[in-house]
Amino acid sequence: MNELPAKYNPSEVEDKLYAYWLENGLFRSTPDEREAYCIVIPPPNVTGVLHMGHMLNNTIQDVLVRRARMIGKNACWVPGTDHASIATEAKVVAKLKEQGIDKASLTRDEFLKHAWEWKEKHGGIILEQLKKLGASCDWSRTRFTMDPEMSQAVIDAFIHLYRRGLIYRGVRMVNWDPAGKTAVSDEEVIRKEVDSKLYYLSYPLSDGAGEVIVATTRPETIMADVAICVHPDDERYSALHGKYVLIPLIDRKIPIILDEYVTRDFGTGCLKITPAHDLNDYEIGLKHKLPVIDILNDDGTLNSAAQILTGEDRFVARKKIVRMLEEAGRLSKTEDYKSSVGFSERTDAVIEPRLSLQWFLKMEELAAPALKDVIDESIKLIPDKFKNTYRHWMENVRDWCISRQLWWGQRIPAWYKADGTFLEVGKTAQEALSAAESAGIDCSGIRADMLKQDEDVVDTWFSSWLWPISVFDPSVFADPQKKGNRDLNYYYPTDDLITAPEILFFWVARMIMAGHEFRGKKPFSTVYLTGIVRDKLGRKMSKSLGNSPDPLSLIAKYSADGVRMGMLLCSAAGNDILFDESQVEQGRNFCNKIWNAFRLVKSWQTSDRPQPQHALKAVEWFEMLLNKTIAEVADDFRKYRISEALMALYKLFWDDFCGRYLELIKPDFGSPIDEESYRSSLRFFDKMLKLLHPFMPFITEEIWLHLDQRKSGESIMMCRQPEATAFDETKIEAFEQAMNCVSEVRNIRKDKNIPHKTALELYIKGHFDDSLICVLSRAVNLSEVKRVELRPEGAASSFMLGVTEFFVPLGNLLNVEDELKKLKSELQYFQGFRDSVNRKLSNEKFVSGAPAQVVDVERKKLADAETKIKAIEEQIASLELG
RNA sequence: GGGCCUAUAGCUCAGCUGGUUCAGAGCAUCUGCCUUACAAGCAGAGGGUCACAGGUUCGAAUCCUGUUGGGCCCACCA
Repeated sequence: MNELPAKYNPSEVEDKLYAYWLENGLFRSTPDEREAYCIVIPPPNVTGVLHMGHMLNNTIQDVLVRRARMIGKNACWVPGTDHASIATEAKVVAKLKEQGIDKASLTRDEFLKHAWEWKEKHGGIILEQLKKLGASCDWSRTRFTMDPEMSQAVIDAFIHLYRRGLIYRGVRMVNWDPAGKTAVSDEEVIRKEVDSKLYYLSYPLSDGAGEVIVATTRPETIMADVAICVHPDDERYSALHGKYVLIPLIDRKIPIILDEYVTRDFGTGCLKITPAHDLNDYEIGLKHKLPVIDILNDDGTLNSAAQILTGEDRFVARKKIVRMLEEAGRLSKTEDYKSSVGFSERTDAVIEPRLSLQWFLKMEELAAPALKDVIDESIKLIPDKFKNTYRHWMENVRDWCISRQLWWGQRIPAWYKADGTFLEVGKTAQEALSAAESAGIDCSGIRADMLKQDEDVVDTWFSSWLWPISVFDPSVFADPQKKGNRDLNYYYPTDDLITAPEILFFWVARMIMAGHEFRGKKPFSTVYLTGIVRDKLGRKMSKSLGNSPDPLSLIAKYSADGVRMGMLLCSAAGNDILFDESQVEQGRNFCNKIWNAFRLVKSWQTSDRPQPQHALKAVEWFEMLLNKTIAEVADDFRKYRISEALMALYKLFWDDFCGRYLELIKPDFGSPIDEESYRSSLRFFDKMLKLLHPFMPFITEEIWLHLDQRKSGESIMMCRQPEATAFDETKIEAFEQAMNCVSEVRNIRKDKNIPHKTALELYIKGHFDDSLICVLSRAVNLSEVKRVELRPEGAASSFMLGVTEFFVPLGNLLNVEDELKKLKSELQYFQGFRDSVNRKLSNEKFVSGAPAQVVDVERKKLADAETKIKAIEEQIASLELG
């Protein structure tokens, strides 16, 4: 055995051991005859840095993978990163801006060159950080969603789905950022409540017979109006049906239409319809076959279609047009109004709803098997409360807009003719052309080099939904019938997926769809949803709030094991965790406890003296308790109750092993220990280290390596988890009773200020395992332990455990009054208890209605209470006499 | 606005198909102790009308209804 440092030095040990694991290829997995266990990592953003959410998420994954590895499975954790098109592109744009370069001044290729440079520089930092946490990923399998083969997979999938008729192009309202001149996703729109005004505008009827008052927050869009809409049942306006009005200032004639969409009691009950600049108006426009008039340029200024104020910014135009309307007598009134307005997360510009042509994926057919999997629990959600949410979303699923007006990502493989009209989809221009020709489209005079590829890229999720398949074999997407490679066939479907509930739909649901579409199989069988890491005030930890501790500093301060444990202890599945440094401190303290316990055991010299009885008993007891805990932990894992498994082990090690077992078998200072106890202690240590290893990989490995002679390359992570053997519950209980007795005697000592050196006598009346008397004596220094049939004469303090009575003769040390007070209050409690049980038992409905078993239990309770009361009364009587 | 979830000790959570002394655990707090593995420790203690109001039942933290608070998802009224 090696030299053991007096103090555990986590940072040194952790780096050393991680390197050791890597050197020996212990995280690597290749298909073999064993059962596979596989997790694919939710790929973090390639240029991101580790935050607390990652810490939690990846700790859980590592626990599951390490455990699986130790129960004999071929465990494989596939790491990788996501190109995160929007987030990364934004970062690159911002960085270029710092250098004085405007994205608009670059060509696509120039921009992508900068982006790749950025990726090379910052990419993978996050994976290095995961190593600090101890993540046992098979790094040789690291994937990036924009690796050439991975990108090809995306293109293949696109083409396949297009040919299946599931991808189409359509017009849709997108969130337009006029400052960034790009569409942004819903997630990048920040809704804020702002003070605005509601303008009441008067539209004259075209026949001169009056006017219609319309309330709007956006008077600058009147030039894009194509109708005025009222509710068909609104009697105030029934006279207007079929009439026309003139748009103020430009006098264009538009119809008054009827639609039940209108809320009668909002504003005046008249709604102006502006299809180009409002989603709902667009839909009403479609329904009533109205034209679309777009009056805005992509930078938010008015275009020539507006006829007036051309070139003015939309907000300047709003002010001006209000004045113009007022001067024209068309502004009837103005009200203050609070409305919720979308702002661009990146530029803070007010988002403009804008119509544009986008690519969509039809979801209905794909969603069906994905819904079924979760409903019939072929895929289990943990916790299952998310099932409802999932079902609701899947039953109301909308087509997925998969195009993004960005450059960083996989470019949409659609090809257009020189005049901009769409021709075909294909990997290359040539392929698209051939496809078009074979589809019978007239391509005369068109050459491949004349075709232009779509400018947009696909949504990032369109690559990550393929992840559980593409990480193994990216070549199967062109043909879902194709048998995958060996890895895919072995590892897929994977087992557990650990992720955050907020991406249940964006990612998880879509992976299930892709699994069925491209492999005809679900991608995983369990989805473990972690909570959101919040600060003490319940706020989500985020960089912008600055309330997130730096994970690496935490690791430096508390050790990776400490941080892992701190996060795990307070994280039931699906519950948010309110992070507090004290939790991590608890983790560190536990490491320290383990280390010190090991130092104690290691310090022992053995001799051939026989094993003392009390030590034998302690070993027997702990063996059983250990087995019981092993079974509990296994059960907790089956139920994915990871924090409870850890807590069970924490208590076993700290309270039972250190607090009781070691204290009992510990030889007197300077004395050697018997061989038998020593070996048992090492055996227990070994088992507990293995049980703890998935949670705290470093310290357990370090100690395990010191525990015995180890060969180079050996590791605890390759050992089997200990298995539970049968144990006798009643024996564990008997020991528990003895331990409780020890506590009681210690209390008496403390109360009466009796030093440990002064030996006491103990009399036991009733049920007690006599073989444990040696344990009592050892723990509390008893000169004599006697079994008695009757309460002993004389001054004695007493206590009861169950119905067993214990007496400690104290002579004149006994304070009779205190003792009586204690006994009387106990008496009162048990009398009250007896009465309540009695009431229950004399209730005929209970006796006849409740199951016999329950009634029997009550009878037993009553009998026990009677016994206790009798005993206490006797003791009181005896003290009062004395 | 629609839907879903949730409310147990100061904090984070267990508490299974109602029934063992059911009101629990860990942390935090308080009181003693520097007892030769560990003060990052040891020995003890206190702390809850199980959100509120009804109901079902012999019996409710547990089941039902309503109210209130918290959270999430979806849609967002010009």
